[in-house]
Amino acid sequence: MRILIVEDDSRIASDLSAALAAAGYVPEVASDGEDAWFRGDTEDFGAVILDLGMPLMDGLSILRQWRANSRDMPILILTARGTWTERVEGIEAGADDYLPKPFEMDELLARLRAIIRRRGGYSTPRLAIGEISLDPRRMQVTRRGVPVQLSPLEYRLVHYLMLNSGRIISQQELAEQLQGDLFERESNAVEVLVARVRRKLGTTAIETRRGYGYMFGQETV
Amino acid sequence: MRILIVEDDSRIASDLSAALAAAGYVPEVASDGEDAWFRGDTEDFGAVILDLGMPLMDGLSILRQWRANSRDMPILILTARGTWTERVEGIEAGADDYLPKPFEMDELLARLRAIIRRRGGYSTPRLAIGEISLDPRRMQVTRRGVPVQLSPLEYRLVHYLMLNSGRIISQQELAEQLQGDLFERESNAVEVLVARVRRKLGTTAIETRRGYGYMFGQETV
DNA sequence: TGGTCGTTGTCAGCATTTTGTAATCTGGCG
DNA sequence: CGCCAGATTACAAAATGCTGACAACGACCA
Repeated sequence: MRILIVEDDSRIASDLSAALAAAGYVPEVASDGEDAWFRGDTEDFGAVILDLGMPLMDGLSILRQWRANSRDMPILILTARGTWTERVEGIEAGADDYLPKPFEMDELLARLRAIIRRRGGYSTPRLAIGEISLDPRRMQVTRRGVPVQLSPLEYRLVHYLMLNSGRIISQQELAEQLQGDLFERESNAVEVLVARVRRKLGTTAIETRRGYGYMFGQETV
Repeated sequence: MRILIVEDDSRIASDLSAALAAAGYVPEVASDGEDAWFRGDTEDFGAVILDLGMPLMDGLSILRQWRANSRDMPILILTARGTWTERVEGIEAGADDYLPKPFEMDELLARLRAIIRRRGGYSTPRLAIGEISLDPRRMQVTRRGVPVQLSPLEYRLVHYLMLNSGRIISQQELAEQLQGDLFERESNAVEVLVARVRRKLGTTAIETRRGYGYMFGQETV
């Protein structure tokens, strides 16, 4: 899962980045407010860690603008000035949790997990498209009612495609969502992954749009 | 199951903590209102024991804010000033039950069990899934009617998995729930624990979802 | 005090599954 | 034809989970 780290102190940023990577996330750093705002507004992240004390553009303003644009990813704010009022202000601006600096990395990870879980974990509904359905609670995919055994990565692929069914998803986008920008265009990992899923869900489940990407469901016929 | 104790009197807090631990819960203490509010707001607890007479932030306010944020864990309030009006106020603010100080530890435990059970929605205190059943009152697990001897930690594992049967529980989540503090992926303590329980309850009782976690019961059909 | 027992975490080795890479195929199209 | 995006296959590397052995620790009891 991609996490956007908005932090101007490069040492803290790299520490955070390392810890998140070790915890299995895919961290990306934005070191100034403008960059942060743009990326949070246009890209998809599983969560954002936002330092309030930033040059160029205040963290709180960024937060408010995101929320105004109905960007609803979970957000954990950091600040050196651990005052009660600022904390409340942050929460009111739409943050999900707050952590005063300095902080323990373990605590940060725990809180991050908590807000992600709270956001996504429980209320997610069942997805059903065509003969495939997906139960996020059990992380179980079934085809015509028959359970299909998927590996973690395969599951994430199907989940993402189903969440975005009817839209064309480029290989680039898939790769980013699944792994971060770990592998470039010279690898065919995505193609292999898609092939594996097709073998399990049937070749028609995922449609190829040559030169553009993949699409789930919506058989054009 | 994690229980948040919000209590500024350290002696009471530690007594409570000990009693809850002995009863098989995982107690955590917050000694001031601010801390309490945040943890209750951001972390998951099975229940909260909330003292109304707190410095910095009034217990009732904390309670109202939690409820306003749709935090719906069961809450048992304590107060030294056992007045009728305050009790009503507490219930109206969203508490589940009320206990005047001083109190008997046994009564507290009974009421705590009651509100947890009421919240969990199962009318029978007994949990039964497949050939395994669990009696929380006696902390006794049986398999096909035969009592099984479990260590405290093993019991807590089974309890938590049964309360959440049909949902996938990650190793992370298990570790947090069972220990209160988190230990990293460099330890395989959870795996060892699961193996030990399986030896006692049968290998099929706990299903492994590779890469995701564990799930109780709910054979893949 | 010392011994025994049960509990729980750690470690190392093993088996299995998952995933990336490379090599080779396929089918449409200019 | 020859090219190209994508499909398929096979293989190797990495991740993940299981197991048995062992050690640390505390409770309990002579």
